[in-house]
Amino acid sequence: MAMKNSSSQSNSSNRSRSAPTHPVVTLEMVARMAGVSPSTVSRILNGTAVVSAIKKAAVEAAIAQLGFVPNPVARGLAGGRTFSIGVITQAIDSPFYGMALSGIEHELDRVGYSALYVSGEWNAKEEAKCIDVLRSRRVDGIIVLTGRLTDKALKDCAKTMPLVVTGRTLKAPGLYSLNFDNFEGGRLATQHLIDLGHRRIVFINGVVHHADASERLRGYRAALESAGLAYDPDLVVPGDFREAGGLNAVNQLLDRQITFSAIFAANDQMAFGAALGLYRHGLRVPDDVSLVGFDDLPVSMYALPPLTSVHESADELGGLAAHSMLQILDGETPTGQVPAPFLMVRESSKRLVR
Amino acid sequence: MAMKNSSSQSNSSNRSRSAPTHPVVTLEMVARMAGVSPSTVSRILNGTAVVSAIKKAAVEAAIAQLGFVPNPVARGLAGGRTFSIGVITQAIDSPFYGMALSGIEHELDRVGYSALYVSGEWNAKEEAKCIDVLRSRRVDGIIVLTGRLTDKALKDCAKTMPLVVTGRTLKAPGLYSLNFDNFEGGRLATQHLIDLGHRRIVFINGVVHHADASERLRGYRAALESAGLAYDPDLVVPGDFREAGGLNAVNQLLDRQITFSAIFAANDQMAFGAALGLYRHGLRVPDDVSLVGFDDLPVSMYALPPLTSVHESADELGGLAAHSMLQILDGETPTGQVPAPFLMVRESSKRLVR
DNA sequence: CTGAAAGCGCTTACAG
DNA sequence: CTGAAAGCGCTTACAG
Repeated sequence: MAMKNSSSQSNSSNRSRSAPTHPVVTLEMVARMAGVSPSTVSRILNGTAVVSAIKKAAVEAAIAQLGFVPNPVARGLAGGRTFSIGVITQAIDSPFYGMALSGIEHELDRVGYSALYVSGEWNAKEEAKCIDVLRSRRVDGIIVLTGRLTDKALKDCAKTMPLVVTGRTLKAPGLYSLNFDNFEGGRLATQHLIDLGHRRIVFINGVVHHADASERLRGYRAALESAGLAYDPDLVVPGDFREAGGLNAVNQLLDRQITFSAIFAANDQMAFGAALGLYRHGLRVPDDVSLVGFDDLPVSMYALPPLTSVHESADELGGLAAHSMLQILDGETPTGQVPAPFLMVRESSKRLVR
Repeated sequence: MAMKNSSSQSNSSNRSRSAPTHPVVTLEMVARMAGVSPSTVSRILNGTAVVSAIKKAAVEAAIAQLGFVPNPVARGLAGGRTFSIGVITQAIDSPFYGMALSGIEHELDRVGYSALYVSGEWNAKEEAKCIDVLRSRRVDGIIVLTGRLTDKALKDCAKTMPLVVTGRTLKAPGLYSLNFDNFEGGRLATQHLIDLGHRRIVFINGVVHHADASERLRGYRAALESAGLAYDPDLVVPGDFREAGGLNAVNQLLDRQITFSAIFAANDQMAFGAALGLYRHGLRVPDDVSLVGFDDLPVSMYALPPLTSVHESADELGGLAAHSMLQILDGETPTGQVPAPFLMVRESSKRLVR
């Protein structure tokens, strides 16, 4: 009778790769089998109109029997919707963004959407290119994970397609922003160190002009201020959100003979680098120097010693971003909020003894 | 004169999200401007036929002036090529696979291809679903990063679309495999520990039936054997390629009072977990226990102490996989080979003193 | 509630 | 070397 797909290996000499000879079921075949018009099948598929129960049942039976899967490419051309969402990340291999992507993927997967990830490589110019690429791919919307595009660029983009952006607070038509409270996180981390008796607290900065980084720095300064501690520019060193940046920062500090008893790194990766720098100089965490990170990566609880860090749930953030996008696409107004930051205290921070 | 795209913010009341009102340039407009037929523009775009220099110049001028970008969705429908490659990864947020994805992205980006990443979640069933999703998305080919699909399933899939698979050696039409020498890597790591005088060497396994893991185990056994050391099943403990697995493994070992002086973990993430387990029990790396990992993740040089590990360049592997796919799509036969493994000796392994 | 028809933006035999 | 025409597989006004 009916041949099964994969076992119907004909011995025809199809060497050509340009014409995939896979048995493909089209909507038209479904229509014919169900005895209705293609329009009706399409409407049932999209829930676009009320269809009589009899026809609906017939169509659904045909779909099941034929194993029909609508072709998203054709849907994209005809209907203008590709059921795909573009995601602009800074680097696909970053542990933090990797988790966010994972959260997005899971959320999108449930409703048959696909994600298109492109990496902005930490600079606005690349990010702008990403938008062009995604636009040309006709994605239905774009999720921008932080990044350094200007608010204006984002707003302009939102005029032509739905946007969800994380890492900043922005109001504009067609745009929903999801902001993690980086300021509060920075404040919490610093306050924790102050509470432990530290006075000379280093801040290792993130990528310059990256909103996340500057907000964390603001939090650091606010905590110092409210404790009546003077802000010392010598204690704030540049970083890059990567391990190497943390290592460099510590080397620099030690070279310049700056004294300090604690370090707050703007992310965990830099904290790891800083830890190595201290280790190389024979300084122990937390006995000689307390160390606090930001992000609370899954791996941070396996650091030696386990790292105290501001918890930020990247996969939850990603899921929320994806969910918000889906809501916008459904004509709803997203209302989701990012959970508040909290400090995960582990063993890398300790009361200052002198 | 000509208005610039982004500044032409008309004040029309376009609230509807279903009809993106972005000024879109079509091939037909290019054709009209250049005074040729759409067919000719298409041919120039695809290098599909020889076209007179004059027309070519005219078309190229029109493309530049209009800022035309071909619509991949339409190309996909009409030509059967979507200029996108599916990538099946185990988990998009895994550090190792993240690097591979990054390598793929960079390679594909250079030629205007996009990648569609889907996560197999470490099981064959999910991976099979991934193939379905990618097929329905009409990708031009699929890159399978390791995974647990059977050779047969892979070969069947290759009958309908080009496949590049890593993590195994397989020959079939339409399929190219890129295998990292996991056996040799496992052998190198174990031999290193043997050379340092270790006799009781633990092996922390990866995901069961995962080819990478079993090959590394084979290497471990081969090294023992060639050194005349007996294989002790007590020393081989299950793992999962994640930090938690390494931690569990060490806890288990210590609970069962198994004696050992060295650990070879089937990947770096498990080595981190193992390190924490040892730390919790007051055992020091490398003074009490030597530790060797596998993958040599970028972060491993920042572990405390920096981790000795078998170097495997995931981004290079990804780039190679993408390049091979592109070659297949161009009708060429890929010949790229994965670089041989080597051991990156750092500070977590040390001569056994007794 | 449902069809026939046009069209989305390209590519590709088919004819010159 | 180049055009006119058909078609890829859907969706969506437009008419009943």
